[in-house]
Amino acid sequence: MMTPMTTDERFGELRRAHLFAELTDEQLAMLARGMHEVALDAGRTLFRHGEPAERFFFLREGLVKLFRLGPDGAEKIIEIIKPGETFAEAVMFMGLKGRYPVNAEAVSDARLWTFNQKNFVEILRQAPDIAFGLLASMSRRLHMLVNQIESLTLQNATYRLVAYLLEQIPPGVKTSPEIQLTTPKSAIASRLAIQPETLSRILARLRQGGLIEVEGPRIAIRDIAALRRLVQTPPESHDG
Amino acid sequence: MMTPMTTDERFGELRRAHLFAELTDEQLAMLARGMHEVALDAGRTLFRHGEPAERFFFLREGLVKLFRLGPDGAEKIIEIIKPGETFAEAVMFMGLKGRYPVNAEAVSDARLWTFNQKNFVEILRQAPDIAFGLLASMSRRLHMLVNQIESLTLQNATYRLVAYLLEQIPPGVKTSPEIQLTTPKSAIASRLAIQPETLSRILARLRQGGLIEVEGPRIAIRDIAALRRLVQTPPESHDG
DNA sequence: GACCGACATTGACCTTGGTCAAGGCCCCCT
DNA sequence: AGGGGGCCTTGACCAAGGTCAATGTCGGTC
Repeated sequence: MMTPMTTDERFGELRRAHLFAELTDEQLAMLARGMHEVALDAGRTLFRHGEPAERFFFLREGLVKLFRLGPDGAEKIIEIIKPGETFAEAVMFMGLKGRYPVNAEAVSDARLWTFNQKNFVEILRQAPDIAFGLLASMSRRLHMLVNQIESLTLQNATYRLVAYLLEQIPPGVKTSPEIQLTTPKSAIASRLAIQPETLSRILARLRQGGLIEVEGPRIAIRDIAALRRLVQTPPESHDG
Repeated sequence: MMTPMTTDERFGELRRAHLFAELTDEQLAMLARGMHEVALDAGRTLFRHGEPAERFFFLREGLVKLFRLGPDGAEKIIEIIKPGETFAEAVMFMGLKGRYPVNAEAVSDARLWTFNQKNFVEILRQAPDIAFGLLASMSRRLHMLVNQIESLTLQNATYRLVAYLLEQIPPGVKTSPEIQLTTPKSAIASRLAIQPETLSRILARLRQGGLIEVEGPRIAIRDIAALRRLVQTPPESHDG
C-alpha cells in the first residue's frame, strides 16, 4: 500500500532519524535502494527475542514497543519507539549470528521502512561517516540504558514516575505546562517497571498533594518546583 | 613507574581486548603512540559521573567498578571491569561534550593504559575496520545492559543471584564446579541490586537446600541441575 | 596474644509495591 | 439507548526485600 511519494519527500523523512540526518543525498539514495515498506496493524509482532537479526527499522508512523518477557509472561518495555526513530541497528554488529535481544510489537497501527543488514554494512564500508553516526546513536542508547538501570535500582517508583513526567514536558514551556500522554498508562507503567495500579496510586497521591492535575491522558503540572525537588535533580540531567 | 616491556609484549596484551584483537601490528603501533600508563591504588577514583570524557581505558591489572550514586549516596555497580577489558570507549561518540555516564573507581590496586579520544578517532578514520570492532563491542554492551534491565525488573533477587552464579562457572567444567568470588560479596550484591544482608540470606537458603556449599569466597555447586531449574533458562542464554 | 577494622551473618521489624477483586468511566457498536 | 470491552481507579491484603542492630569471623598490627 505504498502511496506515491517523491524522492525528496522520502529523503526528508529519512533525515528525521539521528542516524541518517547527516547523510548526503547520494548516500541516502544508496540506502533507499535496499529499503522496503512494511505496514503493521496494532498488536502485531515485528520480530521476537532470539530471532536472527537480518534487518533494522525506521518507524514512519505509529508506535512500536520493544520489550522482554519474563518466565511467567510478565512484560517489561525497554523502549517505546516513536515516529522518526530507528531501532535494532545495533544488533547487526553482534556478528553473523546476531539475534534480536528484545521483542518488537506495534502498539498502534504502524508503517515502517526496513533495511537489510548486509546491504547496510556494505554502505557503511563505502561511507565511513555513517559509521560514526551509528557509533553516536549507540552511545546515546547505551547512556540511556545506564540511566534506566540507575533509576530502576537507586530510585523508587515515585521518583521514576516524576522523572518521567518531567522528561515529557515540551521544551521551552515555562509556566504550568501540560503533558499529553501519547501511550496508554499501562505501557508507561511497564516502561517504569511498575504495575498499572501503582501508577494510578502515585498519580493520585501527587494530585492530592496539589502537584499535578490529571484528566485522562492530560496531565497539568501545578507545582513544577516541588516535582523537581522530589527527584532532587542530580548534577547532570537525566536525558533519555 | 613503567617496567620495561617489549613492543611485542605490549601488543600481545592489547590484543586481549575484544576491541583490539583484530588489529594489525601497524594499527596497534598507531594506537600505542597515544597511550599512557596509569597506576591507581585501591579505592581511588578514575573519573566521575558527569566529567567530560576525554579518554578511554584498557585495564591491565586489578579490578575497576563502574557505578552510579543515588541521591542518598547509595551505590549501584553497573559493571565490574576485569583485566584485559576496555571501558568508556562508547562515550567518546556522544559528541564533543561527551560526559562519563558513570563513576569509575579501583576496587583493588590497578594498572591501566589510557587513550586519548581525539587520537583514537583519528585512527578510526584511517582504519575503518576498527570502527566495526567498536560497533560490535558496543552492541555487546547494549545487549548486556538490556539483559540486566530484564533481570532487574522481571526476576527476583534469588533468580538474579543464581543466574550470576551460573555465569561464573568456568567454561568446560562439568562436574560439581567451584566458584572463586573475585570481588567482595558486597560488590556482587550491588551489581545485583540487592543488599548484602539479602545476599547472605539467599546463599544461606541455597545452602540449606543442599544446592551449594559456601566457604568464604569459595562456592561449591552441589546441584547444578536444580540451580538451572530455578532460573528456568529462557530460550536464549543470558550472557553477560 | 589482644585489639581493631572490614566484611559477613543472623534476627526482628517495617516499607514498598505487588496481587486480587470490585467497580467506574468511556467509547464504540449495533 | 443499551450493552460490551478496554482501560483506569480504588481498596484490602500480602510478600519480598530493605533497614537496623547485634554478633561473628578473619586477618593484620602493635
